[in-house]
Amino acid sequence: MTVQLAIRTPSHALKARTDWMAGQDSPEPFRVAGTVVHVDEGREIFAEGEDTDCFYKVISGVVRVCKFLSDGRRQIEAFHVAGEIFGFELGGEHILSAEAVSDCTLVSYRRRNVEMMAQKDHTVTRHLFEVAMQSLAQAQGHSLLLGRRGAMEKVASFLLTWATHSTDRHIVHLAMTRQDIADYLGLTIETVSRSLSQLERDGVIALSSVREIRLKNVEALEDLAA
Amino acid sequence: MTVQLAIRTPSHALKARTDWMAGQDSPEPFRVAGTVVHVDEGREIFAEGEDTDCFYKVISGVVRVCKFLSDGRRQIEAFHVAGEIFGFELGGEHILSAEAVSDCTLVSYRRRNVEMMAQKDHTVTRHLFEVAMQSLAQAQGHSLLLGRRGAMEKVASFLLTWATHSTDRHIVHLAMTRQDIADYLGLTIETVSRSLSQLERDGVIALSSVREIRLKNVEALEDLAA
DNA sequence: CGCTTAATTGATCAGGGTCAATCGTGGTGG
DNA sequence: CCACCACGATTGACCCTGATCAATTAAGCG
Repeated sequence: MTVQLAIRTPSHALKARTDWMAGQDSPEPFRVAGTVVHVDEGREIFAEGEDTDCFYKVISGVVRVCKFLSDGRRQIEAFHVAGEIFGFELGGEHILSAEAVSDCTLVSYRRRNVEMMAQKDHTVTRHLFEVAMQSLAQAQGHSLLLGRRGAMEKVASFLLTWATHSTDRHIVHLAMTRQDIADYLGLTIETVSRSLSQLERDGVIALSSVREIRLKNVEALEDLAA
Repeated sequence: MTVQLAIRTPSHALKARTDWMAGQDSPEPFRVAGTVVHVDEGREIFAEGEDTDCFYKVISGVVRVCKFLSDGRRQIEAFHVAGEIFGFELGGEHILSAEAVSDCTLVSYRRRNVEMMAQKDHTVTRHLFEVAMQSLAQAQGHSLLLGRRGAMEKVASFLLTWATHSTDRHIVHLAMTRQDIADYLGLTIETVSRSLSQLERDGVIALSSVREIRLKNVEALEDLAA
């Protein structure tokens, strides 16, 4: 067994990374400990302060992981799609909470079981490491996005990121509301809306429906995302 | 051996976490592979795009890890102090660059060597995992900070975070320039300066010297940090 | 002591936040 | 089937925070 420090997958293509869990030299290590659960749209999966008994893998649907600030503001740390793992935290209790953006199917893993498995099978430890590194890359990418000044830059980046999750990379289906996007980008709902309208006026995108966006000029978007 | 998923150390107290590398059940696993290097203030440690041959541990001094955007803006992802590990990335080449904020003493580890050690000694894999989790917590904290709206909130949080690195938690010695702070918080140098001046006018802090700040009213700062 | 670079302060401007009204859309029940 | 309702999204008007531009001050350092 070799520790694979070199993982060349770009951070925005997490979905495609599911393979490492099913690959030849690394069979799905958590499956035996996992329980399939369904969560309805809008429902909470875990809350800030709860014990970190479990972590989860998304089978289908979209999950948001977020923090509620004292004054009511909400900050979304990440959206998670099929294949991604979330709720995997350092301390004994969750620092963040998680909710279903759409109806979701998840696998829930008992941390205790996985810890025990890690004792017997060190490839599990390695997988925990890889999951942590994936999350790290994602979190760093998010910081970079938030640090970016312009609202346009943020929105353009967001669309490009989500285009990679689509089958057709010119059609972006957004599972989340404008409010979710705003809270993810550190903007207001109005600014997100205005930015999208502006992009449509400029002929860069087309808002087929509220949740369905056609990317008409990906290059222009990439320029805007800087 | 047990995989320690439960690490209760708060993310802002990374410095104090050096112990896990020297503790009884986890002797310093990288030391044998490490080389001590000195880096002068302002010097580059590695650049974006370089091969990720090495990663580093800070012995003394402060390091900034950052990204340069196409238009010249700079975004600082993190500052690293004694005991912390950085330059530990997913891909084959660095996404971020690193520079010495002050004169630094570092230990450089060849990734190849550590990979080989991980084959023989699985506690190394575990340590890689723990380092990744620490970095993750730090990156998430940073996202939260950047997402927060007010300039004051950001500056207050920043000061409180750095107070934990001081021996006397009422005296904060800043190794970095205002520009560094600005690039870390996603603000301009002027806004950082004005925020500090405002805090001083309000009697919350005292600017003993440019780089030395006395926290006169920690509680007020905590309120501002929200 | 003057030179250079960082930091502070001031004046002005603009991007995005806030408040408020309107529009769409999907769901429900008559 | 359609009218109504509720909620999300869009759009507009205005304001405020923080960016920008510019000048001054302070702090190393040869």
